[in-house]
Amino acid sequence: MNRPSAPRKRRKEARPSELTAAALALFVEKGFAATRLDDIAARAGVSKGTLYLYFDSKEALFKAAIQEGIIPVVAEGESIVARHEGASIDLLCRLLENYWSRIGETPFAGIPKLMVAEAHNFPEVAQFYYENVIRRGRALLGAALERGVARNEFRPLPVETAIDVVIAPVLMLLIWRFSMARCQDENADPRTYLDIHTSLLRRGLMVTQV
Amino acid sequence: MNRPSAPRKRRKEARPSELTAAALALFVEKGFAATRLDDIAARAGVSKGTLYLYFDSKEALFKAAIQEGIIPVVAEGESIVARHEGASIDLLCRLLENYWSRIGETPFAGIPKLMVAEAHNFPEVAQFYYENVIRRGRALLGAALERGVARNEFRPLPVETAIDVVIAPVLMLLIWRFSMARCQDENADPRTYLDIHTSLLRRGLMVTQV
Amino acid sequence: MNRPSAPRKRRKEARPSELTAAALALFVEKGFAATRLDDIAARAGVSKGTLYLYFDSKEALFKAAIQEGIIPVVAEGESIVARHEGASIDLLCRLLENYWSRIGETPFAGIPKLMVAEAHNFPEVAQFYYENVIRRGRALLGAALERGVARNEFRPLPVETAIDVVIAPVLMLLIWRFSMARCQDENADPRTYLDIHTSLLRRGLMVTQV
Amino acid sequence: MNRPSAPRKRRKEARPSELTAAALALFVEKGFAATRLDDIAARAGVSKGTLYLYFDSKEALFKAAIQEGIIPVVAEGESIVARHEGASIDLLCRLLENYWSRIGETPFAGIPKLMVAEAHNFPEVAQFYYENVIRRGRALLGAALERGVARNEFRPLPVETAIDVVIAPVLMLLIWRFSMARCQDENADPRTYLDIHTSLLRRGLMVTQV
DNA sequence: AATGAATGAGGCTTCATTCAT
DNA sequence: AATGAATGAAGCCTCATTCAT
Repeated sequence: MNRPSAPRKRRKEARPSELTAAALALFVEKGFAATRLDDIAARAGVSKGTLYLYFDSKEALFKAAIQEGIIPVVAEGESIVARHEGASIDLLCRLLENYWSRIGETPFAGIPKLMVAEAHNFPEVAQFYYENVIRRGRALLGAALERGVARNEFRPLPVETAIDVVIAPVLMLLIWRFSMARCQDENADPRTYLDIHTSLLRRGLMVTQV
Repeated sequence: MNRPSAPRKRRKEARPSELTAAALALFVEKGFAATRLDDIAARAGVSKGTLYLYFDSKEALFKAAIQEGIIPVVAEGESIVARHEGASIDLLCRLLENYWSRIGETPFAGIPKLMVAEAHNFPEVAQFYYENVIRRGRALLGAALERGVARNEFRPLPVETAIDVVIAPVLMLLIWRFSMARCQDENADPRTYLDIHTSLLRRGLMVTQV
Repeated sequence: MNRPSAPRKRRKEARPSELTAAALALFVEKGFAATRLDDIAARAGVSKGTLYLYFDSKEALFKAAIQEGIIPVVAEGESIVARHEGASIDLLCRLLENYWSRIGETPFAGIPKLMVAEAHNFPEVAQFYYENVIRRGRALLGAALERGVARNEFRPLPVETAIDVVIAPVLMLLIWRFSMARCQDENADPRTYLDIHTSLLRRGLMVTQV
Repeated sequence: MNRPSAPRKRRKEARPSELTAAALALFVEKGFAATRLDDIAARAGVSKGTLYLYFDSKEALFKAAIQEGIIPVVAEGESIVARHEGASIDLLCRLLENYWSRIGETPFAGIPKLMVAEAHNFPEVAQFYYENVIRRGRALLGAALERGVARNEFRPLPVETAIDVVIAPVLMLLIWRFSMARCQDENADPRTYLDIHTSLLRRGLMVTQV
């Protein structure tokens, strides 16, 4: 009795995230306004009406697609910070590396570009994203920077602003991938890119080793 | 009243850039698809039909708005590189500074965000922008980096990728301003931001001064 | 209520010709440009958007409305010619009579007026109509005329031009009905009109019976 | 003083008919709704605004274009009928011939096609045209037919309907020229066409000459 | 008298949303 | 639960008309 109905049930429960996955991919590609529900439905392999069985509106689908992507990267980062022992620069690099591997290499990699493009049209979603992802993510980096300064590993600097400078190349790498990358013949290898960034940080942040 | 035909004529010539300015502001804010021509017309203080006296379609207006913003910043940069004497790190910083003051502080500051958001929907425009702005801008930074490496001021590094890392924080600063900035209570002061970035570069790039 | 999916499906299949019928009537009445899709939709009892479920554009609807009317009248005529025995003048009259009863008395009666009015704006449709209806129709009449001449029933005449003269009154009758007829208090009875035409032909074409 | 201003004056007086001529040509070609005032102005070599110096509206221009073409062909025909002596069939042929040479070979040749196409959209114009051209033209042909019947030249026939049959090929010849003619490789020579028509009439109408 | 820039009502078309099946 | 036909509001675009010059 339980077995026969299992696959159907699994299917049913999986539906919403199949739908948000299709939606997210298309929103990232074309933007919210230029994405048609027909296309989302087609990509998800369902009919247009089916979308309304799971989401009240196109906007609800958008919100769900964003929120789906807010997986526990931040929580993971918080645990990394808590458990870290050793050089602060390594902590910083591990955080960036974690962000990259947990977001940049998943289907959610397009969310930053999407948020950047649509923040103005969806201020509440932007606010939600800011509160739940950005602010907490910034706090992680801030903690690492402050730890380094406190331990005299890093030279003193305005932490809030430094956070922006530290995270910018990683965000830009993601955004680029979903926008201008097609125009470029050869795009930087992400790992090389991150290596250069962290090596610059390593030398740039740290107090001169005499 | 005294000069009969002057005002009408002056208007006629000034119109196109009044219109592209209004269009650019709204495209940056809402994206291409979500911007209504009514709104552009209203912002420019004309009627909807007037737009069609100067541009064939919404898409043509989009293209014009982008191209209008390709002012001779790059040419200026090229002359900076040609004339520069002294430390390569100073050249690099001057280029970034020039970009910021000539784009970041003008009405065209929104173009990078717009291009990022719409690149996929307007591949030809993206390609045009890439060829005429990005490629040449990257060449400038590349020249500065190579100069530094050649003169043994900078440690050796993969130049192409380093360019990305160098420019990313500046682009991100612009993009942020037109997207998530409203969600943040306090946004970094651009000058402080750039100072931190350049000071990181200064230490990060340069060979250790023994 | 009993047959679940039948009515919807039957509707779906019947729709296109319901729509072209409404469109044809209005195109004939007002011309292509002066006919609004709202009016067509209203006449067909559907909403404006429904038209686009079946036709890509107003122009596609126009083409479909014309082509819908190209029913196998010509084929029928061809079989009449093939099977005919007896006087050629009777064959000619049967062809005209057949055209009248199979086009002139159906909803497609307005097509000749419509084609005449719009030929210049839709050259491809005109060409299609010419190839598929006019050319073949003219061939029928031409065959009848040549048969009569060959059998010495008709006096010799330039057949191609004679075709025009023979068909003109029938076409004009149709065209008139959809244009100036309303201005006239009394319009000729079609049957009387055709009788006079054929009796003129009978005497006009045939060799003098001594 | 008089000479210098003469050309300008002549120009000024000629304007309205230059405009209606341009308008008529385009209305005939594309129909009323599909003709743009821009095109008419361009064809007449004036600016769009100028049209409004002479005509209140597009519709007024349409009416003027039609009425301009109602030159005294009918009056001429009336005088032909009044003065005619000799065979009635010759009178009939002279009337058709006169219509052809006075309308069919002038810029007004397109009016019948235009009226046919637009009668429904401009009932008053159609009525005006009917009263002033068609009714009087039919009266001419009717007089010729009745004269022939009265003088026992023609066999008895329902005159009103016969008029239609007699004029139809001539009208159709005109209409065809402005519509489907382009689809045909070779179009009938008008003179041959009229000859066939009149020769058919000659035999078809007349009482058998024993 | 003539121009042509500007207007805005109105049409074609798209697409989010609904609902009968 | 799923479909997809139908809807109609809203946007782009055209073009007859106006008016300052």
